[in-house]
Amino acid sequence: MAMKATRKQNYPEWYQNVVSEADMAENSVSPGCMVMKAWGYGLWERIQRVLDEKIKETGHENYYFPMFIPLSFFQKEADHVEGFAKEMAIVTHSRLVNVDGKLTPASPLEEPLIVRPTSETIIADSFAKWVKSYRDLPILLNQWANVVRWEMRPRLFLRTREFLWQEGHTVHATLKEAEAETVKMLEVYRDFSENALAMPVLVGRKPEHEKFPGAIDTYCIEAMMQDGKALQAGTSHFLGQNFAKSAGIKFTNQNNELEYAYTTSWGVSTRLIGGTIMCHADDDGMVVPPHIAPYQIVFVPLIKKQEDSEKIMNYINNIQSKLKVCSAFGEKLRIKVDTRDKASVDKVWEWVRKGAPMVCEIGLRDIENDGLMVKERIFIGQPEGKKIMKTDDFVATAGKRLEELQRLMFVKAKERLEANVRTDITTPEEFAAYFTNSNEWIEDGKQGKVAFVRGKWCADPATEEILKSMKITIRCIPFDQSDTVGKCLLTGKDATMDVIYARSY
RNA sequence: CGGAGUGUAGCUCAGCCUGGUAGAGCGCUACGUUCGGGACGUAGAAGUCGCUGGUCCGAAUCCAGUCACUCCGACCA
Repeated sequence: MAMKATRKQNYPEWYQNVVSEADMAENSVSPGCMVMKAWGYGLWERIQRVLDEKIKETGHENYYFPMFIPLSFFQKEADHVEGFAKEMAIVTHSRLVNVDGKLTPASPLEEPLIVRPTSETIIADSFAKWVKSYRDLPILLNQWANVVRWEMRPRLFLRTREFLWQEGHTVHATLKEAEAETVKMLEVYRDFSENALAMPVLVGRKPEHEKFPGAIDTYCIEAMMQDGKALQAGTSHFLGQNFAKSAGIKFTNQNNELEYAYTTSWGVSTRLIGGTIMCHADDDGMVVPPHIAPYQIVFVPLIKKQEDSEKIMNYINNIQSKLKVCSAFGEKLRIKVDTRDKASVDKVWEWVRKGAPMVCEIGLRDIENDGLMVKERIFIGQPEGKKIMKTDDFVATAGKRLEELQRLMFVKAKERLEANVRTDITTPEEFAAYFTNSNEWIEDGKQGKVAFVRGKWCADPATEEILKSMKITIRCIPFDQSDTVGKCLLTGKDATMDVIYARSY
């Protein structure tokens, strides 16, 4: 076990160990912010690349809007400002002057600027300028950006004051079309999460009190972490005419009538990296899904005597050039040869902790046999964790094998999710008893304590207090409703709506 | 912003109660033996004891203030 704390011993400590041992990120001197290092930012670059393609395939184009938003913009939408007011970073001055040796803000701004916590307001303002006729619609745009929310309790990747994300914003002529867009992008997220990150999710709609501030409806994908807590991995909002009305996005329709447009917004953030860690990493460190691994195959030369160095490096270079024509997930393989002047064993274990999908060790013995030794990350710690292969066999199968490893990761996570959504809890008493002691580690696989409860909810606003006191949240109202009648798990009243109850991050 | 705790070498910490030359392990550097499941030996480099002030012949240690961080609450992509 490479981690100081195992998942069972102390899950939050384990998480921090994984992030630091895999050298993905660290806390910055700037409070609440993180420094993303090569391996962590590399994951984000892969996420960007794969997701950006999907966003473009669905007809969206990338724009860029300012990071500073005039304060007054937030006053236009009442729910929106209320939702974000408590976590705004505000720019009030434009220069510093030296007062008795102390740098002091000077030149107050006429109107304070908000560092964007999200861009609905400023983008809506542009939409209002751009939209005149139904012929201008729809506008489908996306932006990759950083945003700032003044969080009080930051955690690397999961909740930092500044984070990176993409935010899509669209305007439509009809309610129906905007709703369809919202659902379509949720599906893009589901597909991305499950296929690129190998992270299975539940899809559904947020209850009233969990909606995005200013939205009519918020849809979400929810993932289950290995400790059984839920992580909101992505959201897609149907904003109705709320922002259109506050920003004046009006257009002339085909009947020459002026009407307000309908908008949507949707986003995923660097939190996905935190989710990927808590979904796949183990007690030896990170496990990166091959599809988004910055390097899928890492070669570590085992050089015992300096005079063997050239021979071994030539051998590796030869394998590398053979792999150049190979692909996985429709892309060329990403390969790293670790030539650093360090002990080979240390390098191997460093890549294990980073979670590189395959590590190949190459020594003189391999050259004699025209082969190599492959360690597959997901099997580290198990007998099948390493195997000796002929070079040609490896080259012929590497791409397919990476795709297979990705599939195995998804299947394992999917089984864990499915095995840990309980549906047999039907009364408030059982429900309360269950969650009183359920903050425990979930056994890998099937046996352990479950973490999500699928059951009825009466939607009475008074239930919010009950949820709060139990530290439970309603993660979503799943799309696949059973349409049966049962007892609300909070009040015992008759209810038909199925919801997912869980602890959450 | 409430409650608790911690600041000493790159990291993890001991020393503080009872004031008197700055310590350990890991890591790092060099050399040697090792090397395919995470080595070992020898030698070495490395610290304004968070910061400011006070008490004292003398402060990492006592006192006051201050800053930062961590954990628990409220908030959250």
